[in-house]
Amino acid sequence: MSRVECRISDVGLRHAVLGLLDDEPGSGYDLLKRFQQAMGNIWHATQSQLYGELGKLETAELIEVTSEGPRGRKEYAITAAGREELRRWLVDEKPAMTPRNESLLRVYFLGAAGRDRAREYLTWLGEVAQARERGLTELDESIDWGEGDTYLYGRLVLEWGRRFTAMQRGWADWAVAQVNPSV
Amino acid sequence: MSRVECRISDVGLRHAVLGLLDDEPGSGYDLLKRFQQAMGNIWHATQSQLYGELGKLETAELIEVTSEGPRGRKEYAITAAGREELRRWLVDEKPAMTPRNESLLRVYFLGAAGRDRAREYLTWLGEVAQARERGLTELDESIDWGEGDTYLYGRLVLEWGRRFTAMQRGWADWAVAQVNPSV
DNA sequence: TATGACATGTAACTAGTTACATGATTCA
DNA sequence: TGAATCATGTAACTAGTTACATGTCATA
Repeated sequence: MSRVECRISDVGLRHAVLGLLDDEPGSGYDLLKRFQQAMGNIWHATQSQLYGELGKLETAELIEVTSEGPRGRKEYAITAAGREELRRWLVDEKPAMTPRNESLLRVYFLGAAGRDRAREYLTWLGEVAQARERGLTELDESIDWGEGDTYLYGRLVLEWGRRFTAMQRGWADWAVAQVNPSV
Repeated sequence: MSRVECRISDVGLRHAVLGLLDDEPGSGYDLLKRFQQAMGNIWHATQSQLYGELGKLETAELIEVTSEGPRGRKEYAITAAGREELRRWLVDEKPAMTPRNESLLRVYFLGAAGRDRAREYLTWLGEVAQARERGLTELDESIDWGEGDTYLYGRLVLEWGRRFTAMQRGWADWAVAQVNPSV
């Protein structure tokens, strides 16, 4: 009855920011780089979206400015309320999993482009997958994972990426052969 | 110089609608069902978004109303210009492939939820994948693919779904074991 | 006659993108 | 001193979601 609930929308970016800041405080600029690197295969954010979200999260007191540096740099850290919200999202909220796969959408309609273009596209998809696979393997080898479980979940995600790209490459090879059946 | 170019934004839904109508004319209601069925694992659209898009595509003369039925039903078909736009999208435009994977985003931050919840979540991901895998296999068996290449690209997409869900299931099993290492 | 499937639409919102705009600091 | 990097922000837009609103037709 008297409980006032601050409703936070179930959006990826918001919780991605909370998660990254939970891991380690940082500025908008820092986070942008972390999005490009660590989250590159998982979630995308533009600079403009990030700064907007940081503002909203600060207003909602889920994060706070912990220090200000040169060039107007503001370092944010997650608050107790933010940590609670992150936990709530992970525990209580059912993942949305809205499918939105442009690569496959194109495959579905490839008939309208002709066989040559279809093969070309599928070949390209395989190449992209292979390149990403190589990138992930290099990333894996470049990281000192240490002993314990410090990077446990990061490793799970990396392994997922590896399996995904391997799958995609294998499928693309097979698909190209399907479109070009020894005719 | 004098060339007037009708700029159509590079959005999934628009081209998904064109592709579906290229395949076979239909009403908004028809398309909504086709989105849920054929496109279920590839692209999501709400009813409201669909009708809006149909209106815009009609204004742009990429589709047209070919007949009106009972209950205000309007059947749309793709026009020559629409077919050309579909081809252009497939041939000229580079896929965006903006990553946005909520499942994996959660895995990345699972440390904030505790091991029990982590195992629970990963197990659930595996189960969802397995169920989808079964669904796709059933779908495959229920379809009369005929002889030739009529359903070539549809089969490629279905096979992708099968490989993807199999990968996800295998990964989830492995991941659960990683979080619960015989301690 | 009432239920369920068919069928279309609008309003208000949230999320995400693109382009612009500004300025500080470091270092070659 | 000029280029690269660091650093933040706004305005105008497009895309997508949720909730509402309306009405028809078949059939049990």
